[in-house]
Amino acid sequence: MPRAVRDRAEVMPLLAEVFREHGYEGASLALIGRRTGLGKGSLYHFFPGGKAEMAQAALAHVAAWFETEIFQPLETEPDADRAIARMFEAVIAYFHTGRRVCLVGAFALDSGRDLFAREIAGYFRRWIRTLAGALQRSGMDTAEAAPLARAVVGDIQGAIVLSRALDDRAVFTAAMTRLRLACKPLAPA
Amino acid sequence: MPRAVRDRAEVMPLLAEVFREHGYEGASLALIGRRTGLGKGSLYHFFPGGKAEMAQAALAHVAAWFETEIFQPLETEPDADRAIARMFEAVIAYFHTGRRVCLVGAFALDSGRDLFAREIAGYFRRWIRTLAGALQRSGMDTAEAAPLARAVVGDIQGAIVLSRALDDRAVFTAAMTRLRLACKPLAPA
DNA sequence: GTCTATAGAGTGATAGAC
DNA sequence: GTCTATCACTCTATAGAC
Repeated sequence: MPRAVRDRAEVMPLLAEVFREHGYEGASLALIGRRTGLGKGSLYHFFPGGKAEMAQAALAHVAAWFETEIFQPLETEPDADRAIARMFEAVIAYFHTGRRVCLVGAFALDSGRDLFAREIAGYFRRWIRTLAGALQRSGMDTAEAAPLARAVVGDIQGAIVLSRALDDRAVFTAAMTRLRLACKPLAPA
Repeated sequence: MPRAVRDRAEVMPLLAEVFREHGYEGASLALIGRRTGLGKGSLYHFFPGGKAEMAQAALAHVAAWFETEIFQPLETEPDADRAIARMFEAVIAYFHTGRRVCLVGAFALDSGRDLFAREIAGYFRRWIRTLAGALQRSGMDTAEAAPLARAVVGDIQGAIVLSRALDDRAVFTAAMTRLRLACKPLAPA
């Protein structure tokens, strides 16, 4: 007998977290079932494509969060400096000061890269493009904004790797402070 | 009949490569056996501790390479600027211009982190310490050298993630050029 | 009845350990 | 090669809402 009716959307954050913590190969269906509280029947009902579809959905869920919380604010917020400042706040909160891995970055290193190359590239490209746009609107040269955006997005990934490797949140916060400064070189009087 | 007698050292590069490409969970014994050309019997003869010992040995193999090719030159080369320049050359070559993943960084994100936390942290700490030392010897302030070294080592990891994610070697080379400049801010007249 | 969400026994294949 | 455990996955059987 079915206990509580749940829908796919409700399970997505839990699903994303399992893949984040264990990687694509490491996330077994048994583990996924345990963590989501769903039996195999429900899992395959929601994701007929099996594990690959679950990972795809997890990636899409993460991408959707960044789309509304990071990318669109970078594009639409009239005050570009403020938008960039908020991006850093959101990033620090989202990655739990470096303790939480970036699912997309982890998949980029993992064997998951081959399966989800398109989604992975799209996520980073969109981040770089929207950040570069905001940097330009804040007064930076076009020729300068794009490389800086690429550097910042890459360096955030590096900060996650290093702060996890050293098990030291200060490594992450120090990196964010540095990158924040790099994004407004003209600001201080 | 045993064909060619091999020793453990001979298979280490192959072993490291398998873990690099597939992660800890993704590297199955069947795959390891295929890639190393070793049967399960030989594998367990060389690594009685099983897969965990194989991964440990792969990590140690990588660490040993960096020790002689990167860390010790950073410490002993009289010309510190030259040592740093050589570090970047070696890094670019080792990571195949960003196409090859850093085994230690990948394990830091992976579930392998829990098993090999000590080795992972040691590798990065040593890299940061030796680079900071070289930066100081090249004339940089003590207070400046350590944070810069941490940033550079982290950013290299980020460059690997991003260049793999975008499947674009130029992302890696651009990052290396930027970091190289950051390491000699006083140089040009 | 149909549709959706559930549980879980059971499939063959393959995992890692020895 | 042999072992057991576990893998991803299939399938049947449920329950309730409409």
